[in-house]
This record gives sequence, C-alpha cells and structure tokens, in this order.
Amino acid sequence: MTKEEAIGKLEEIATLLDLRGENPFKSRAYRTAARALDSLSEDFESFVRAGKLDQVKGIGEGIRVKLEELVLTGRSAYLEGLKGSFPAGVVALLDIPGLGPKKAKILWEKLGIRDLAELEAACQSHRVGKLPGFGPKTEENILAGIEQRRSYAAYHRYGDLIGLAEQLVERLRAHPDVVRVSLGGSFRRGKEIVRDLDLVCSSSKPLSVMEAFISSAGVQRVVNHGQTKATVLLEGGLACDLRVVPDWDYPCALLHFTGSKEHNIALRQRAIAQGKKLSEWGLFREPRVRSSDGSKDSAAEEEASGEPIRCRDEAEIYEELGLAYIPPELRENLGEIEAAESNRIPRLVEWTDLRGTFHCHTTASDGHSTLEAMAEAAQALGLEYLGIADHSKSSFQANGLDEERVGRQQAEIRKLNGTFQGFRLFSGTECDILRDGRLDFSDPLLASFDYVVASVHAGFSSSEEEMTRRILRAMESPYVTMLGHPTGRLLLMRKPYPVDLEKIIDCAAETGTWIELNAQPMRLDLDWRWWHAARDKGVRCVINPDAHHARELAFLRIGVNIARKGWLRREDVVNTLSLNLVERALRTKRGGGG
DNA sequence: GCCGTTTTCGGCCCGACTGTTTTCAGTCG
Repeated sequence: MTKEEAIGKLEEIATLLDLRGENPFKSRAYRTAARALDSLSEDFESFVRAGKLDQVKGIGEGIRVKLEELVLTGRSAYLEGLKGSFPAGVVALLDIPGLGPKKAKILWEKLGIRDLAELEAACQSHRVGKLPGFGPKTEENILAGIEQRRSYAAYHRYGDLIGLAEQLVERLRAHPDVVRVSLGGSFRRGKEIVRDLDLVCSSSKPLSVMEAFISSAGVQRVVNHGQTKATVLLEGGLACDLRVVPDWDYPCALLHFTGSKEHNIALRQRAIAQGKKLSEWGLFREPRVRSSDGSKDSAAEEEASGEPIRCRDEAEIYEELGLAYIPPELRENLGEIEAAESNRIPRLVEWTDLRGTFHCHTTASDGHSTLEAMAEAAQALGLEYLGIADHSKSSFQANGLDEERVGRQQAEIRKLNGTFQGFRLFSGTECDILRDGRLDFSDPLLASFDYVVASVHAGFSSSEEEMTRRILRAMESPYVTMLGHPTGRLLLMRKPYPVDLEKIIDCAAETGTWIELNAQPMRLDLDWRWWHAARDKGVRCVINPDAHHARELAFLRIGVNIARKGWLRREDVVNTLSLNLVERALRTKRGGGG
C-alpha cells in the first residue's frame, strides 16, 4: 500500500465518521493523521513495517493499529464496517454545496435517500423542504448543485490529466509499429478544461497499433474501433480517441485533430484563397470543385483532391500557407493567423525561463512541507529564489500567522538564507484582503516582508461593485506587490466571484501591481483569455504554484502552459528575472529603486 | 482519536454566512 492510498483510506474513514454523526474531533483526528502522513518523507511502507509510526505526531495508538493493518493486509476491518453502514451513494451527497454530513444523514435516515438521483426526485416532489432544518431555498440550492455537477461531469481539468496523457503517449511511442505519436485536441492546445483526450499516431501497421491501444491497461470500455480510429473510455469515464494514419498523412492529421475548429476553418479559407485545399487528409493543389451534394465520403474526397503537397511536419504546412509556425497553445483563431502572416508570433515563455517563484505555503500555515523542504525542492528544480507566503491571521481555517509567528518565520528565513549559496528565500505573506479592502496586517508589518501577495479568501458573495472596490483598494497599497488568484475560481467546482477585471487590470498597470497566474491546477487564475490584453497594457505576470507541498512546485509547468496560451513572453513574466534583478523589481512599487 | 498534562480527562481553530427559525444549526473557508 502506498502512502497516498493510506491517506485516502484515512480520509474515507473521517468522512464516514462525520456521516455517522460521531464526535467531530474523532474524524478530525483521522484527517490530522492523514496530513501527518503526507508530510512524511521516508519510504512509507518500510517506515510502517519498522514500527516507526508511533514517532509521528498526530498518530496515536488507535490509528497506528489501523494503519499497520492496512499496510500488512491491504484492508481495514474498521473501514469496511463503516462502509457497510451506508449505501455507497450517500457519500456522494456531500459533493453538493450546502450539504454536509449532518444534512446528508438526515436525508438518508428520514427519507431513505441513497444517492443523487433519489435526492433529485425528493427535491422535485418537495419532500426535502418539509424536513426540519430544510426549506424551499435549500431544495432549490440542492437542485442547482445537482445540475451543476451534471454539467461538470463531462469535463476534466487539464492538470488532472497530465500524468495519464503522458503515459498514453509513452506507451504508444514504445510500440514497435508506431512511427510518430502526439496528443492532439484541446489538451495539446493547453485548455484548462478538456472533454476528452485525442491521440494521433502514424504507422504502416495500424491494426497492430489499434489492438495494443484498446487492450492496454486502464481501458475500461471500447466504445468503437476500426482500422484507423478507436474510441475508448478510460478509468473515471474519460473518453480517449486514437487516430492512426500513414506517416505522410501525419502532419495534416495532427494539425486537424489539434484544432481548434475555428483555427482550422481560418486555415482552410486561407488555403482556398491560395488555390489549395487543406483537410485532415492532406494539403492539395488545384482541388476539383466539390460535388454539388457536398458529400464527404473520405475516399471520394481524396480522389477529388488534386495534387498533394507533401509536408514533413506542421511547420511545413504553415510555411506552405505563407505563415510562421503557430504553437498549439495559440490556435484559437484569436489573432494568431494574422500574427503568423506578418511574422509576429511571439517567442512564448518556456518552463526553463523561470528562475524562481513566489506564493508558496509551509507547515507554518496550511502547507504540508517545512520551510527547509520547500527550499530544497526549489533548488532541486534549479530555481534561484523561492518566496514563502503563508496565510495571514484572518485565515483561521488555514492556520494563518499572527504578528508574533510572522516574526519567528522571518528570523528562520534569515537564518536559512545564511546557509545558501546562489539561492535565496524571500519572506512574504499571502495577506487577506478584508471585506472593506483593508489588509489583514498593519503597514509597518507589511513593510517587514520582502513582498506581499494580497488575496480574497472570504466574503465571496459581495456584489461586483463591492468586490472590485475592495480589490482596487488593496492594490493601491504600496506594500501589495501582487494580486493573488484574482477571481477565486475553482475549476469545475466554484465559479469566479464577480469582479470587474478590466478595472483590476487597469489598476495593476497604473500602480505597478503584478497579477498572479496561479498555477494550482484547480485555479489557473487569472484565466488565459485576459493575459494578452493585460500584457498590452503593461501588466506584469507572476507565475506562482500556490504550493502546499514541496512536490507542488511542479505546478509551475502548468502555469507556464497557461501563460503561453495567454501569449506571454519571457519578458512579461516577472519570475523569469534573475535573483539580482528580481530583488530590485520587488522594491519598485515601494519606491525603493529598481 | 490525539495530546498534554492539573497523569486521567478536558480541549481540540474561528468567524461569517445562509437559510432556517424566531434564536440558531449547519456549512464553508
């Protein structure tokens, strides 16, 4: 049993205890224990087998015994007993916003509701609103929550699919009959939300590749498959399409299946204007006029297509159309074709351009890695600096730091900085923007940090005017270096709070406040759609992982993808600056030179 | 269920918001 699996089991126990209405501190103990395991750096299984669990703070006699059973036998009688006391679907009720363990328990006990479908029916027949503690508004909210869940179910977050997507490509690449293979679709374009995965590969033996694909591990169901095309459902219901083409068709197939549709349409129109024809089957010169019934039979189409123009890769197709190469992230028909025409495609920022980052948490607030572990991980990634920005005191739920603990952390950072060579920790804070736009710390305390990330964590229900005023006021502060996750959205979970982003962007440009591109896969906030315009107004972007664990520094890569999608260049991203230059940049807004 | 100690049991993170209720419980961050 891996550590991650054990953590999952502990959390499952905690949830089930909540549902049973047990002492809330008991379930909290299981969650605390799960967090304690998460921070463990040693090899989990040997650690448990060596009987070292009792050294871990947060794991006492009771949980230790259950963990040992889990590791030695792979199961837990206690957990199975808990599971047996509820239908499996009851746990899913907790996914509906506004439904916690107490209400879910009432629904199950009083109305016998066992899953979301039954809950929906009960709300529609107004049986829920009659329960004590429930009312018409709750019924409405539950129905809206179920609807939202349904509409999200078909989508997946980019960040959640990276591992799986890369694995699929590697597996195909290793196949002896595969010549070239790539991901396509919206995933290749770096969209934050994707519906399915598209794979394109070239081979002279498509059947053998197809067979390998549909029988590979992780495929739950084969929806359909022929000689060149297959659709399968992977675990979690994610659909994955594979196209296999002869190698000379590969560039056009990849271009076609990468999209976007709008980009493809624009490219085709351009081809037609040049007396050419572009389709998934290839690029052709002097196409014959299409038959009047507009039929799309592929063989007939190829025959009618005219003389093929051989292109070795996508770049040659663009070249043939008189365009500079357009990176997949930009293929949304949002000006990239015009830019490619006049050779104005920017050199987009790359992961290796990053020299450091800000906005990371440690065990001092709600992070799971220590200051030392974070610094170590940053150096292992080759970064020159790392900014620590734990929560401020108003974020009780996140164990925010008060003035005294801030002082201690700053001292700790100074001490650690004395031990580094060519690396520096910056002392920052993720300071709450309070309801009236004031900051959670006094100016003198804010001045003691190297930088300040200002973020909204509460009062999401303010009107757009209030929220905008609140954030603008915070940005006016000379101590606020950057605005954290500007819209507070959680992809597929929570809508952004209402805020006038144009005003925020203008204010950022005027005050010299950086805007964060929060690279947490759930956030990816500010959205890529705003960055091109923000950049043109002179706003600087800072890509931050919002890491709560040392391994989450890797989120930076996802952030860079989104920055690329937002047309950002190296010079638009502050944390591509070297340590020396970034030190000056951090002082600029405070009037300290730079 | 864990921790720390007043070493045998009490405290465990807190405040705002929503929708219910008519003074507050449940949920959320």
